[in-house]
Amino acid sequence: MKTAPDTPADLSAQIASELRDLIVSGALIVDARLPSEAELAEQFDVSRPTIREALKRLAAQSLIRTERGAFGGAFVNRMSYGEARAQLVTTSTLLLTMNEVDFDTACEARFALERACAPMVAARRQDSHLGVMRSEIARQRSPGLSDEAFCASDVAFHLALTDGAENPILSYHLAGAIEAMQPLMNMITYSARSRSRIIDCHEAILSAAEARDGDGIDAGLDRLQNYTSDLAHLVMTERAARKAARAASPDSSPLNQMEKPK
Amino acid sequence: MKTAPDTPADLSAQIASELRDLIVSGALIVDARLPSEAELAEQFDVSRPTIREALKRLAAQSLIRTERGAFGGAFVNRMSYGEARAQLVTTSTLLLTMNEVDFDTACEARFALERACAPMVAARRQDSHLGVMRSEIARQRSPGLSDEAFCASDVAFHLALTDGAENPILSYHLAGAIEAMQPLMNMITYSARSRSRIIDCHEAILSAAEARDGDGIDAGLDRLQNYTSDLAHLVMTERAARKAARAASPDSSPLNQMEKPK
DNA sequence: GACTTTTAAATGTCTGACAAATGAAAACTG
DNA sequence: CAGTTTTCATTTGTCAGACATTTAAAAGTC
Repeated sequence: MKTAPDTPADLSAQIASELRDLIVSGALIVDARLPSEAELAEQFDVSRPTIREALKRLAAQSLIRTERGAFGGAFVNRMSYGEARAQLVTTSTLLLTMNEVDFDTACEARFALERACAPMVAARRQDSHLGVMRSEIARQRSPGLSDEAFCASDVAFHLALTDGAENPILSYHLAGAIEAMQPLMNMITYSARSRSRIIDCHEAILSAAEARDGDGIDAGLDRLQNYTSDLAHLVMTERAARKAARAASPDSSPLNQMEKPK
Repeated sequence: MKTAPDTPADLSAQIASELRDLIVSGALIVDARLPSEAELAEQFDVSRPTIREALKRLAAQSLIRTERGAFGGAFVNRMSYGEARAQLVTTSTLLLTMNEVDFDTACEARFALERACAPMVAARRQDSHLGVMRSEIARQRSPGLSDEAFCASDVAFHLALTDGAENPILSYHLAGAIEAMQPLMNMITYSARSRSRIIDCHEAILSAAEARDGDGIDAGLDRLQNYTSDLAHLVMTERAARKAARAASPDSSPLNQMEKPK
């Protein structure tokens, strides 16, 4: 199933791809030094700028790092959790915002993944996790909180919950699912009443986590998913109504809709 | 906690970061055309090669695409599922292989996420999904199958299962979790007996999916996780024993040299 | 009007050069 | 000789300019 590109890719893309394969396959191990740009240019029979573009592509994916100076060069980079997470969040966010993914689909996926943490959270959560969740709930109660700040705190709460599973790989994947939803969540206006209901869910989840009650966490997340979904529907019908009301105005706003593609 | 870089980043990295923010924030919408390289060079007051390196960084993350010719240029790229998936798999794979993540942690995360699909698969799976799963099980029964091919078929089986949830966002996340495990799974040697047991699990999962039995899928995945974990432990202890037995032999592995193309 | 040619704009690539950083070796000093 | 300073080679970062290639619109031709 090899790619037979109709239009042969750029040289820098081809070279980046070859080097990427060497790294992913393990032929080049962590901290291994790649040949200098001049040597690579000679080996691949291209000019140095072309090699540099290839290396920048790899650097953008955190596959290599470069050091200047005498014994510097390009080195295979150890993929850190932080870098991996940043990549994942960027990619997931754009996947959601650019593809008219309907809110329910994204929401369902996110909460399904989050519920997967429940049993482990119940078994392993530490006081530190509960502490973060508690303080985020307190923040969410602040009267003057903007919708964006409320959402950010919501994300922090859920990340703390998933961290409670004490599985960094799971936390990594969940960060992608949860943080990527933030732009979509930010489109919702949270009234005092809706905030209160969300906080109720958070408290139920926190209590269940304290009691090491996996099913309770699950139930709390389920309630939260349903309510979030309802809220989003409300916002969308409201928005659609407003739009229909002034259908004459040439509203060419490029805002991404959250509508179902099917 | 804003960027206070101890070592100021490269110009191309800074510029790439600025443009990336514009895209992620939505200031540049899908298919929007960026200024030409010459214009960008003038705007940022840098040379064209520097701008090009910045653009290549963005291209490597599938944030932009470039088209040649008059009225060509760099355009904001719609993040497709395929591109997002490829990015995710690369990142996740390297995260696992470069960080000495222990097998149980990765395995636990992967199966936890996969179990999250079970209820949705039970509710929505189509005959096409069952068909793929069935044919992959058949392939896994082939006598001459290499360990790598067996693993690949295993991955295909599980991807078909998760696709059964009929939620593309969920499939995207699961692809990252499942495919990233393949290098780790490839380190295991699958005896005829162990293959048989794995296939048993697959059949149990398939039957449960046919019967729309979510708990059955869950149970099958749980069994599979336990058995996979046991297998991995066996391989590890075996390998450790072999290594200890011939601790004196100076196995000088031939270093991976970069081969010259062309 | 349909087809062909021209042309302008843009990316892809190359050459050559210089600046800046960096660590190692050489030179120097006490 | 020990310790410090200087020099220096290597490598990445950046720039300027040029040419090749691609592409679609514009102009020209029948």
